[in-house]
Amino acid sequence: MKPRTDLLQGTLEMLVLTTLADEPMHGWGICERVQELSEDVLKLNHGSLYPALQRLKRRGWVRSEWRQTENNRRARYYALTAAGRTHLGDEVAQWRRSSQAVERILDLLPGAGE
Amino acid sequence: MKPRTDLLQGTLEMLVLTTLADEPMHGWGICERVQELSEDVLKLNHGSLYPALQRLKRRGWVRSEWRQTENNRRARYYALTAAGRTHLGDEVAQWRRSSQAVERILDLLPGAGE
DNA sequence: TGGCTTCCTATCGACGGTCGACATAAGCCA
DNA sequence: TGGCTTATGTCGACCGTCGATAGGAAGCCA
Repeated sequence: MKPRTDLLQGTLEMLVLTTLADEPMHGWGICERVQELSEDVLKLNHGSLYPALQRLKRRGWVRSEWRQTENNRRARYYALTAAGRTHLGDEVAQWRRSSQAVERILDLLPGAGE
Repeated sequence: MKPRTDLLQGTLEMLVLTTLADEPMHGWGICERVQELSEDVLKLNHGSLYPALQRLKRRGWVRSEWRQTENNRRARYYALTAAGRTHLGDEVAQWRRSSQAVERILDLLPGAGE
């Protein structure tokens, strides 16, 4: 397996795909969900989210359709495709490997372990 | 505490500072060390490392001096400053918070937990 | 009716970190 | 002499993220 050289980028896309794994959501909802689930540690900017959504769609990992919100507003609902689900699995596995590697290095810090 | 919006970037700098926490090293050695400690999961490119080292130096987190290698070659040895050590502590704390938040979200994935 | 707030999508320019390729030099060894 | 390893560094291109900005539609209230 080749080492990843880009370190921990692309987390945003993984997070978006993850929140869509349960059920289709619209962009606004994705933002709220991530912030809420992370207990305000993480935050998605709209200016980052929508371009990301377009990338994911272009790559076929996500599909979208206009629907009506519970609040009777029109919104684009995004849903994970089969390919997207597979890709998400790969992303998560890679992220876990990388973050564990970082953790291993951090644990060597004086005053970290024991 | 404000949520971090830049997600998991800047890991490279944290990793560099971490490897310098033990003892001063030269750039080449830092690359090798990170790759080795991470068991080839992580890899630092020279083209990313040296600019990063210059940033760290400019910010006063690292100090450098020319020295002789074990192999009798000249190399720039980088050492963590006191400010750098403090900053590293902050970075690590923030990284742990963020990665744990990501992990919490990932754990909600169907087939992840239980 | 008018105006305000909330919900929701979207784009833009700027910024900055990373990448891969390239240049350079010095020591080692055959 | 030539080639390999160690070592530092630069460069242009790319791309994701950011913060600001725009705008539309529904709901609320006076």
